[in-house]
Amino acid sequence: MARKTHKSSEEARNAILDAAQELMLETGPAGLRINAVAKKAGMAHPNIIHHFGSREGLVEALAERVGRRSTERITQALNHAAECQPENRIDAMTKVFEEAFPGEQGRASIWLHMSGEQSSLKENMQKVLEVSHRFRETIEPSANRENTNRLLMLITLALIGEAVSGQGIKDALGFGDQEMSRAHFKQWLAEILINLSDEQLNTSLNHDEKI
Amino acid sequence: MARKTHKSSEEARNAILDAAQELMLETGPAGLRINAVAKKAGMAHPNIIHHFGSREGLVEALAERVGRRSTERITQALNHAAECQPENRIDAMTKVFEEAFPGEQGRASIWLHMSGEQSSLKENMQKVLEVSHRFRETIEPSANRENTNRLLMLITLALIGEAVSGQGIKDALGFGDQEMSRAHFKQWLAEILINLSDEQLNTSLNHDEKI
DNA sequence: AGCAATGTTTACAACACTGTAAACAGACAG
DNA sequence: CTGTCTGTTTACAGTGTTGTAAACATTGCT
Repeated sequence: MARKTHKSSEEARNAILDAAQELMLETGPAGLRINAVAKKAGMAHPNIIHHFGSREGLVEALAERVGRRSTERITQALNHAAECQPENRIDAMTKVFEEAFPGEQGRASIWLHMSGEQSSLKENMQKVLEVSHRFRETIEPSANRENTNRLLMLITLALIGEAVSGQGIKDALGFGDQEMSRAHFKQWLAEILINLSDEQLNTSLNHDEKI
Repeated sequence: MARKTHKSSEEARNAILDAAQELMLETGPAGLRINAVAKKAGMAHPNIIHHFGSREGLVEALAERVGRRSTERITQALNHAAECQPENRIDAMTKVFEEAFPGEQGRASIWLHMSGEQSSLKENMQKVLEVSHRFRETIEPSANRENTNRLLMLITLALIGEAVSGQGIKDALGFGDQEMSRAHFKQWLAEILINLSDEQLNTSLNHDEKI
């Protein structure tokens, strides 16, 4: 009964963001209701406005947190992959994909994107690009940076797509729940990409554009 | 002056769906306001409810139309690709990608997905899967069906990602507007995928799962 | 022309949502 | 203990949005 009733500002903000993130998985940013967030966080809704200024402020703060956390996890996993023995690369790469969008959390970041909350996206992507290229260089020292860029784009887009509607597409394509789970798909993708040589990635575009 | 003021039921429905689709590119299904749709379509908002029963009914009808139209265009392009000469395959495949999500329209279907409007998704995907495999067989008669399934999943996810935030990721990765446009990305993807042999797609998973 | 069917509008009701204002209540310093 | 700072709540205002009801308007049929 002697519970602490007044949290610190940071504790309160985090509790609110946790509730908001969970709710956003169902509704998307546009459907996020300050009222529902307050209810889930166990407080009155004006308290949220007190902490974030407005509903808009809440969504922006959530976008920032999701982006920052994802970037941290991805870079960490990529750095680890770069130090792996060749025979462990596929597993390490699979781990990277799992860290990129752990479970349902991916949907949150995607939805934030689609709503135009891009805040520090560029900054985060550049960090990931840097460690990605470092990883590729450990596999193939002569790796083309332009190809790294394109590969990262492809992977990112696929992971976004997977986060957006992985289950829906999976069902639609007739995959069972066991076979070809989210994890399986990521492993399959890792295996193919690791085995793709830089040579194969050099398409006609690499030459055309240089003109 | 002697303009027809009362459209047929079908004309009215189409006009409303056109307006709704355009607005949804900006707001997403959750943000779609029946009022705004009515204004864009040049009518009073209760007329929309008259034709679709409710706001929900409008969104469902839009999902159905978008899905059906996309499937039609994709299967047509794939069938055309299957009859192509080998040297034209990359162009044909690029065309398929363009048909999959023409311009901004892709965003609409994605958003509909994320909102749970899956209506006839499975049915549509199975059609696409069928013609996709037929296309792969023209390239490599021994093509593995399981790989077709996975490839279609990868491509679909990437295209979804591209539709969701192609521009955002592109900007974040530092691609200019000329270089690596949406079209370029699709061509690059087509080129790589066409050159991927079925052999390369057989990963360890193909054997593990059979046990 | 007159009638029926239905597309269309105006006015309104009901509700949900965001944000404000003021009071309340712990936490911490002096 | 007392006062101040700030987290928190209650009550409320204002607006926007969905949906209803009834009247109106146009088209096509006989």
